[in-house]
Amino acid sequence: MLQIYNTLTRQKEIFKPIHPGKISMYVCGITVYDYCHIGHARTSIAFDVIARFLRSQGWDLNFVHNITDIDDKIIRRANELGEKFDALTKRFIDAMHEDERALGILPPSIEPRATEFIGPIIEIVETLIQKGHAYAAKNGDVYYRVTSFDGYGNLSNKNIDELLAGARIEVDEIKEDARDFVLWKAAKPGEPSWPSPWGEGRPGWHIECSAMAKKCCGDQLDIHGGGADLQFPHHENEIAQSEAANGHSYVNYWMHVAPLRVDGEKMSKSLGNFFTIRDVLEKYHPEVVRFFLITSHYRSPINYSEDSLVEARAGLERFYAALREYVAVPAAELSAISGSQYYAAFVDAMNDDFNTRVALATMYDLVRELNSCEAGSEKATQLASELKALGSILGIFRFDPTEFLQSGAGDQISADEVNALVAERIQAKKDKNYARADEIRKQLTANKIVIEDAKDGTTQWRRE
RNA sequence: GGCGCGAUAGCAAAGCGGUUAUGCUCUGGAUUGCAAAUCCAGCUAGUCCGGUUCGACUCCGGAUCGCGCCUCCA
Repeated sequence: MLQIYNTLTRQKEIFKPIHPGKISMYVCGITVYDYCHIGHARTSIAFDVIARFLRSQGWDLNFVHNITDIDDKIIRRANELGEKFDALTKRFIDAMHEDERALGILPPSIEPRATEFIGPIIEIVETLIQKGHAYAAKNGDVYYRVTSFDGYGNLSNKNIDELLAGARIEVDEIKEDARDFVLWKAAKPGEPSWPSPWGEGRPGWHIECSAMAKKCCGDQLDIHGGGADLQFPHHENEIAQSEAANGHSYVNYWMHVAPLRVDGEKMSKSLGNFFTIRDVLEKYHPEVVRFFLITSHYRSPINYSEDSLVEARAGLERFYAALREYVAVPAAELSAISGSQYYAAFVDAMNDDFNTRVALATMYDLVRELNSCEAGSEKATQLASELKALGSILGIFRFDPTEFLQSGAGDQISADEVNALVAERIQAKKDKNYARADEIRKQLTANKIVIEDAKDGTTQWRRE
C-alpha cells in the first residue's frame, strides 16, 4: 500500500488516486538561464526514481515535468550575453537534456514549455479577473489579489496577515496590496512579448505552472512536486491561481524534495556555492553521482562533499563487483520475483514514501546472499537477475560492471598497459616467480589499480 | 520576529515502545603463494534535562545546537 508524505497535511497519507490505477504527477522543472547544478539533479533524480517505481508497480502514470523558458532572469541573462532569449533557452534546454541522459534520468511523459502555453495562461488570467481574484493595473500588469483567496498560506503554513510588511516585499504603488503577485507583466521596449487583452507582455512566474498542469493533467492532480524552496511562494501561488480559477481543489498530494547542501548550507544560485552537473561529472562517474543522490531519503537534506562521493562509489562497487560474474544474465521480470523476500522488502520500502535508503539496504542483503552462493549456480543466477531488476527500478546498474569498475577520473595508466602488466604477472605466477608478480602488483597499486586473482587463475582489476 | 524540520556509533544513513538496519572504515578469523574481493565474527549509538510506561533511540514537555522558508532559487 503506497504512502506519501503530503506537505499540505504534514503527514504520511495512504495514497488514493483520483482515477483508479492512474496517477497524474506534475513536477516543477527549471528556469533555463544557466547550466543545471546538482541540486537540480537531486530533485530530478528523486522524481525519476518515483516515476520508475510507480510504473513498475503497474500505475498508469502521466508524469509532467515542465520547463520555464520565459522569465525575468532569462531576459536579463540574454541581454548580458547579447543573445536572443529563445536562443539562450534552447542552448540550456539542450544542455539540460544532455545532463539528464548522463545521469540516467528518463524523459517525462510530457515536457511542456511555458512559451507554448501563452493562450491557456491568458485564459486563466481572464477567468481570475472575471471572478474578482485579479486586476489589471494601470501600467499593463495584471496582479493576483491575494486577500481574495481564503486558503492562502495553507501549504506553507503562513498567516496572510504576517506576510504584510515583510522585509523583502517591495513597496509598490502599482499594486493594491503589497502581497499581490504578478500574473501578467507588461513588456518594456525590446523585451520578448505576446499580445494579450492587457497589451503586449509575458506571463509572471507562477501562472505558467497552473496553465501547463491544467492542460497536461486536467483541473485536479494526484501529485505535485518540486524542490522544497518552491513551497513558498511558487506552489502557494499556484494553488491560489488554480483553485480560484477552477473553483475546486487543485492537488491531492504535495511532495517536496529537501535541498542539497554544501558544507552544511543549501546550495543555490543565489549563494553562489553551486556545482553544475557537468562540473561534477568531470570528476565522478555519472552513476556514482546518481547513487549518491539516492542514498538518503528525498525529504532529508543531503550534504555534497568529496568524501560522500568517494563513499558512494565504494558502496556502488560492492554491487558491481557482485554483478561482474553475471553480465549475460538479464534483469528478472518483476512478475517472476513476486515471491522473493528481497523484492517484497524493497517494495515495502518504496511504498513507504519512497524510502530509497531502506530499499538499498534490502539490495545489500540480497548481495550478501548472492556472494555466499556458489558462483554461477542456479540460485546465484536467479539472485543476480533479481538484483538487476531492483537496480533498474532505481535507475542504477546501467553500465557494464567491468567498465564501471575500471573507470576512473585520474587515469594515470591506460587499460592496455594494465592488461599487459596483468598478463605478465599471470605468467610470473605460473612460473612461481612471486617476487616479479608482487613487483608488478606494487607498480599497479602505485597507479591506483587493484588486482583481484580468481580461483581459476584469471585476474581481474579495477581502479581504486 | 513568524512558520517548519532535524540531532543516531569513526563517517554516512534508516526503521522501530521490547527482538541484527544497511553501507563505508576498523579489529579478528576463514580463504589466498602473499594480497585483493568474498564469507563469518566483532567493535564503537541515539545532544542534554525532565515526564509517560513494566520497559523509551522511538511517545510527550523543555533546553541547547544546526538547518530550511518568510516574494530570485530545485
